[in-house]
Amino acid sequence: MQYYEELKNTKIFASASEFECQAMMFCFKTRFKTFNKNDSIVKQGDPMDEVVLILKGSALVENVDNLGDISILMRLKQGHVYGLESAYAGEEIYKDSLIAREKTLVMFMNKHRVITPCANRCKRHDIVSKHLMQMVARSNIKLLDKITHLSQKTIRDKLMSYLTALSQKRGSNYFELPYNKTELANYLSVDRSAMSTELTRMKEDGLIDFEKRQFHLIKKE
Amino acid sequence: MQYYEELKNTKIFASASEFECQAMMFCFKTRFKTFNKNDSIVKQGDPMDEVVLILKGSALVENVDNLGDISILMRLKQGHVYGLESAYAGEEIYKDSLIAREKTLVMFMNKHRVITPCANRCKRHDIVSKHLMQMVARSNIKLLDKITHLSQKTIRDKLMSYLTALSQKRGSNYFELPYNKTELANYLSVDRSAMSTELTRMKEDGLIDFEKRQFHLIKKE
DNA sequence: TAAAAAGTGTTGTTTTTACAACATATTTGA
DNA sequence: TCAAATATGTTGTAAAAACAACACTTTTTA
Repeated sequence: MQYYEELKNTKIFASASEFECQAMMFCFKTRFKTFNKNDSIVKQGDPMDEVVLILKGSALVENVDNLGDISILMRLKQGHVYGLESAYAGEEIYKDSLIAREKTLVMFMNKHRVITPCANRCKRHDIVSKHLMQMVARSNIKLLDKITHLSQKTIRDKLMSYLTALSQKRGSNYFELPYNKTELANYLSVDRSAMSTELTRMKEDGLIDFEKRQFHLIKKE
Repeated sequence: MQYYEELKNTKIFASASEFECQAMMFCFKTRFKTFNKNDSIVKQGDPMDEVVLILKGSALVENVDNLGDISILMRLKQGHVYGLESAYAGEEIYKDSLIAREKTLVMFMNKHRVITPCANRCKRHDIVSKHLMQMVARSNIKLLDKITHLSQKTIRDKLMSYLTALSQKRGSNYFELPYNKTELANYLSVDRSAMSTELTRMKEDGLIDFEKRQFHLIKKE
């Protein structure tokens, strides 16, 4: 079965046999597609019939507001899902665009099939449902984290909030950013050049050190 | 059965019979408590064993960051749940405080019981699970909305983003704020007095009109 | 691999914000 | 109901951010 390896690498399908995967793929009406860098996987405003599972590569969730400003909501990696919350909440259109950040393989699943328990209530389905629930919950936590960062008053505070959280997540004071600087500025909704200036100042003040995407959060005594 | 009326008024239990409610209350190890205004229903940092369902009244989800700044994450009304995402995501402590905004009756439910399907898979349980899933999904959407507002550059843009969304939600250009001005400033993470000034300026510019909590969003032609 | 595109850091200027300190209005509770 | 607490609006000032324009570096791709 094609893509079985990739499916096994996601948490959702990790414990499923090839036979079970095949059954669920039929049930979820899946289709697969590979996107190149900067391709739109889904477009904000388009009718939403499917949810997206990233099998390989990564993508950015981007939102364009009324004023035309682009804001990066988050970054999705292998095993992450997009559109699930909207599907459960009954949204009819995609609220964001999903942009491939590199060559990216995704699986589309019919949203109705995903959120409705299947007629023959197989155990497998329950396990998948539970995983999906967990993903939505985790996404919630991520959004709360982002809100914490955005709620800080100054750019420096926003950066410290973000970097501290990232450092804790990675379990080390040395870590690599998942974004480049331009993307980070978008994520934090601050002016890129102002952020660049502030990063330099924080380095001078001995709060952090960095080189490209490699960061070191200096513990204060 | 005590509190049956209140339970019926929530979406989660709306279609359940008194007998079913009683069964689930036993299953979820529920307990009930009434809080007075400004009481902490749960405290940020405390170990989390239960999730909270608001039966009557309302509460604010407040978060205190490392720097001691308070930020209001959202407002919960009758039928809303707090702590579900954290429970599903496996968090061990409450990430926020829940403050009663008025006299408020809540039901606590054991988090393990809520997120684990019960042994005798009754239909009722499935329905409740589905509702809970929907609540988490809706909460996700709310957080995304808040992020949209917070991502705006100026206070005016933040206000317009918020007021426009609220107006659309209410389906009218005339609507009432769910927050007082101080709370709104916290929600939008801006200085209260600066926001007050900006509101006055927006009124002068003919963008909006307001009186206390009553707002009118003036359509531009 | 060379040209084009995208990303990065710096600077000065303008705009916006936070902050502090008030006066006044409104709400709440004893 | 009246005093205390809370909320609201205003002003001036200091701090911070956005913006614009630029040089330079790195990455991408034809």
